[in-house]
Amino acid sequence: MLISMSAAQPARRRDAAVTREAILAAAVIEFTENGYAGAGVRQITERAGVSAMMINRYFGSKQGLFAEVVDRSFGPPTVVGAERSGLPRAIAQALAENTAPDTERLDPFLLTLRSASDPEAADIVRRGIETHVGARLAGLIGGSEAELRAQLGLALTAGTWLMRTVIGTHALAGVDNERLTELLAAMLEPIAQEADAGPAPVRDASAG
Amino acid sequence: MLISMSAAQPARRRDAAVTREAILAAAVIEFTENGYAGAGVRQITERAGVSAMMINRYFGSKQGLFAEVVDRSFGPPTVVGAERSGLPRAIAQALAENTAPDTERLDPFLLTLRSASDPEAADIVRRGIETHVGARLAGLIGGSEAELRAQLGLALTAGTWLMRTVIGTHALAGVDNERLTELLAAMLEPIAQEADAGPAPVRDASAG
DNA sequence: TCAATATGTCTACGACTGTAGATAGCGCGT
DNA sequence: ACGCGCTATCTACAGTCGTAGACATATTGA
Repeated sequence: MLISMSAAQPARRRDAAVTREAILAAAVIEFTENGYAGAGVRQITERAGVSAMMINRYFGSKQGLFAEVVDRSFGPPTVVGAERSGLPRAIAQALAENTAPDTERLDPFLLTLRSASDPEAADIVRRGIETHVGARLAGLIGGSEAELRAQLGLALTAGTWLMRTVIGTHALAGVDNERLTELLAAMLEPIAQEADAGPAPVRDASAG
Repeated sequence: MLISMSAAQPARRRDAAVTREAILAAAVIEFTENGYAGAGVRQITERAGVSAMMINRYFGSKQGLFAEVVDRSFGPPTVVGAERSGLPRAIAQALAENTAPDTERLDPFLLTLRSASDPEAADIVRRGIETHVGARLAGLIGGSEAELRAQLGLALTAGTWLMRTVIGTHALAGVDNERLTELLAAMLEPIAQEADAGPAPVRDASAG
């Protein structure tokens, strides 16, 4: 009790880097759960334990903050590397597990779904998808039309997230995970294979 | 010029049914293009050519209006009937055509995508999907797990709408429609077929 | 130790939201 | 033809939004 004021807030030490990080972390949560328009600056900063104006100080505006959130959210690989042949099943399994009920994860697809409709956020989201997830998955798939086929996979992924988690239809919410994995894998199979008879150049597919 | 006042507004005749219909039609457009939260009551009623309070008069509230819009939007069949065997290709083709760039149609999937994230609209959207599209497609597909497989088809459909129209990624926006149809049909094929060896009861699949 | 500066808060503004209540005026049955 | 009632508008309210500017305080270099 000599130095610290025990009650109320912990009275966090003034540190720009720490505060910036706290806001960013809070924003990932709020934007993912409520979407770009649904998450207010006061809501975000309250979670971070700072004042609302800190967003404008550190990120210029709400849009600036959102852009950094998208970059961070899409940064780490969503589906870790897998063998080229077993890729559909690996993706399907991860998808089924992550979208299971009561598994509210901070998935970038949730961020995408809940923010894409907002015109202020649409461009930012598109750039994030194309440069991060799309390119990575295209590298994993490889072959001709890799990007197109990758984005069809993303379409199924996003749609599954939408139906199962955001909307929450009964049939998809109550299905057995293994059965769902089978069906999803079957749907992903056609786009994982080279369509034309052209030779598939084996890329190393480092990260995923 | 004897009766009608030619200038300014057409000075619509006072008719409750006509006004209600005008609001409903305008709301379908606005909600589909901007989502539930993005479409304001003043915006909707301005398009309908009436005052903002008319929404509360005829629909109780913005939510009430949205519920009717969902019902109407999901009412007519999205994909007209097709032979059971050619169903994947029919769906794929319709999907590819409807999501083509510069084809801003008033599709219920757009309404869904842009409104599902809003907590006030989520329940209404879910009920609309389950009772209308889901049930209809499940009837078309038939067999065991019809509802589950139908909703996986809806997931791919919604995801394609999202990626191609709402987000607008380059790879999906610039692809040839026939090629896209092929890929989508291939992805839909697995869920159109009966998985188990169980006999598929042939339902008449009247509407679709 | 003291002051310059980085850091954070407070207040407030203008624009917007959905909606309640009171008021005006056209249409139809009589 | 007239007045009642339905139809539509106007004004206003309480709330939220993002953010600008002025102010307070902790931190750190000299």
